Amino acid sequence: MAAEDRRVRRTKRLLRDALVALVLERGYGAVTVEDITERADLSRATFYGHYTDKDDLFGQIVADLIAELNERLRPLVTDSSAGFTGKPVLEMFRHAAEERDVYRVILRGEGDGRALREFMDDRSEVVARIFRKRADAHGVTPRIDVDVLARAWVGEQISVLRWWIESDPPVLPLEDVTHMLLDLSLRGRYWANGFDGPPPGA
Amino acid sequence: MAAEDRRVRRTKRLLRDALVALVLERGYGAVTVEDITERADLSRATFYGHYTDKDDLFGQIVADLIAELNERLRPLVTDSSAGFTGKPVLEMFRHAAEERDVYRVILRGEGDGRALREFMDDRSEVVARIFRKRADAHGVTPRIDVDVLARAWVGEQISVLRWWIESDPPVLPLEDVTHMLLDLSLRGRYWANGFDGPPPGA
DNA sequence: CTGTTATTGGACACGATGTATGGAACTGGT
DNA sequence: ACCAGTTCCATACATCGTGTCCAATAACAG
Repeated sequence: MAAEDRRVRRTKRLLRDALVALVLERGYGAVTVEDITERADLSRATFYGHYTDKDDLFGQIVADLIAELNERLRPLVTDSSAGFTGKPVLEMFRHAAEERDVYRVILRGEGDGRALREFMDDRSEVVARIFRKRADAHGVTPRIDVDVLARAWVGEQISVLRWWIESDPPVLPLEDVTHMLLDLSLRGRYWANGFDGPPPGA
Repeated sequence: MAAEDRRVRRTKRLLRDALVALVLERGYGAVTVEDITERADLSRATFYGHYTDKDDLFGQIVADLIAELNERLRPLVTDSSAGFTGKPVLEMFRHAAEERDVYRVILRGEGDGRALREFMDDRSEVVARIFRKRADAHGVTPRIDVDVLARAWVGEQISVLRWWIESDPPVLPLEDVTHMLLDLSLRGRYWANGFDGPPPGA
């Protein structure tokens, strides 16, 4: 037997697309299972043949996206004991641009925020691990708690990403936003805005 | 006539507390109006006498909280054309510690994230306004787009705040987290972790 | 004490959920 | 081209939560 019946693939894709589109239009809470199957041109019974409920479908969409992102990011961070390149940020923004609709749904916190929490917690964990590893490699203890560091960095990224991905038409090119983000994160606002002054040590 | 009947105040307070408690236990989507009135020991009909639905009640809770926060922050930022003190951050964390449960509900993104979006958008707007004002006062144009700056800064705050407010028992004292946050935001990671190196200009 | 307002329990129609059919349509492999 | 296996479909059903309405009762402010 093949990995999966063609009908099944088709059905799942249709349901996925329908949910995402409808959530963008009306918001997660206002979308019913019947709405989804109607939009996908499928029977309601078919839905329950694949998923237990709306949350189940959404959960799988999110899990798939997170897995796909991590897959694309893996090769960029394995050799990351060296300096900070910012390639992962760029790649995440690229991924978001490609999967714009799903990202918008997730970053809006639809579905009682479970998806967004999962997404951010996942990223925070990965980033914290990298920070710890790098600190070890350099034999230093970060002046600021690594968890705070990671949470703050991920918070910056996601917050700006949401703002950027929601803007239509795009206010800034991909490369510019990520560059600003990176610059800001590394050098801080002292150097970024022109009125908080230079850092004490400079 | 008095501002509000004592019964009304009591009812609203009970409904408010019941909703918050239940959302923390089961998640927003799993809470019904009947759950709320049962927990509050009130009739379901009474609920509909005050609110149109669950979202309405939650919306008012959130609006009240945002208004209260802005009220507490106002005196700290009016004279903010001068340097960056960080007092507002400290005050927000204090407020969050006092209203821990409501903050947890909001920051988790319950209610399809509407509350969290409102909260962050409100803060981002306020912060962006301050940044612009300060840039004008100093006659400089920030090197980084003010909107990006504001979104990033608020993202940092909220992300760390959620992590901090969810930790039980508290991992760090109030003053320490806010100090780290401020330090990190102003001077950037170059100075904060010990391995990304010093900024180019220093 | 009195007129006003809030709360109550019950009833109602409606829409969405999740489950269960048997038959029709499609699939992958021979 | 055919067949066995599966997926999809239309339909029906019991259940639950919603939002509205009502008349009776209780609590309020002045």
